[in-house]
Amino acid sequence: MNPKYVLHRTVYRIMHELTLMAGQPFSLDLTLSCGQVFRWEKGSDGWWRGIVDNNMIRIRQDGEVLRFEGVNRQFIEHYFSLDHDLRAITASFDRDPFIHAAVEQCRGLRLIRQPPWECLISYICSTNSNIPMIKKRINLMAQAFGDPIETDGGTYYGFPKPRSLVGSCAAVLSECKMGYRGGYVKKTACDITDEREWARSISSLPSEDARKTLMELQGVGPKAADCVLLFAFQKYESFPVDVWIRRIMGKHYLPNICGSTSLSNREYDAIRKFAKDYFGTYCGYAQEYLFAARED
DNA sequence: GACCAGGAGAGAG
DNA sequence: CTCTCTCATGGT
Repeated sequence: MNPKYVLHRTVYRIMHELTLMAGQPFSLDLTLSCGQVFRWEKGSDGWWRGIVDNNMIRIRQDGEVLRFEGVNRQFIEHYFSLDHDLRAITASFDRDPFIHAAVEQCRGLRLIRQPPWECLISYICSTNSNIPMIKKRINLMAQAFGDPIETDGGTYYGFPKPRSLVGSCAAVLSECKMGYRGGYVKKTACDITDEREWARSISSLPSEDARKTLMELQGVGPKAADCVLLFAFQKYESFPVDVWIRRIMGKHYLPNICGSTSLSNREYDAIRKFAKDYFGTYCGYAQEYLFAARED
């Protein structure tokens, strides 16, 4: 065998180690399994494997120590929001027994800083679906349109760039089990040819303006826009309302507002307004604790 | 088959 | 502006 070929194919990966700061809780399991990201899986060996943009990352937690490869230390600290004072954040909305129980149950859950383009398309793919289906869809789309990433553990696929999705035909997208969302993805890819410039323009806007601008994209309604603002643009006052959050809010906070029919825009706004007033500027964090602690 | 899932667009009123 | 109907897909 040609040694040069082997060298080219074998990606040199450095194992990094990071010790968490005392008093700043972090749970890798809760953070990756709570449903905010869709491209991570935990192996039976205790290692999480995930693809973020065009990076294949392996990471595990042993107590206060994180071991990882595929990206550097700064990436991990930023991606998992290890710079957040989590105790101060949860304390800011820990104001009744119900949310307190969710905070206790999900101690160490942190919001991830997702790449904006990837987050946007992921949540366009998420509408009216359950989490396993969303994961399947996104992985099929990455296999069909993403850049291959060669590792010693096999071939993975990066998240598709806008250009790759623009050239896609409807038949291929339908093979990705996209359903009616395929057209939304393609249209959005056509509108956002430069993902970095698009992200810059959104992040330069005040939250409500950014929200309205996001909702001009095909397939992006109030829920998807709020998820993108919260997960990709660090707008922690966003409060995405899905069927689960609506149920929880109806049962524990707004019994006279939350109905049982389909969620109207008016009710959506009433819920998120209450949440912002009640939980405060970090209500998006509160939302994630409520969602993670939900009982199916 | 009905019903549901991290909903949103189109059309009617 | 607000309500209702419809939209693929897979799992229960």
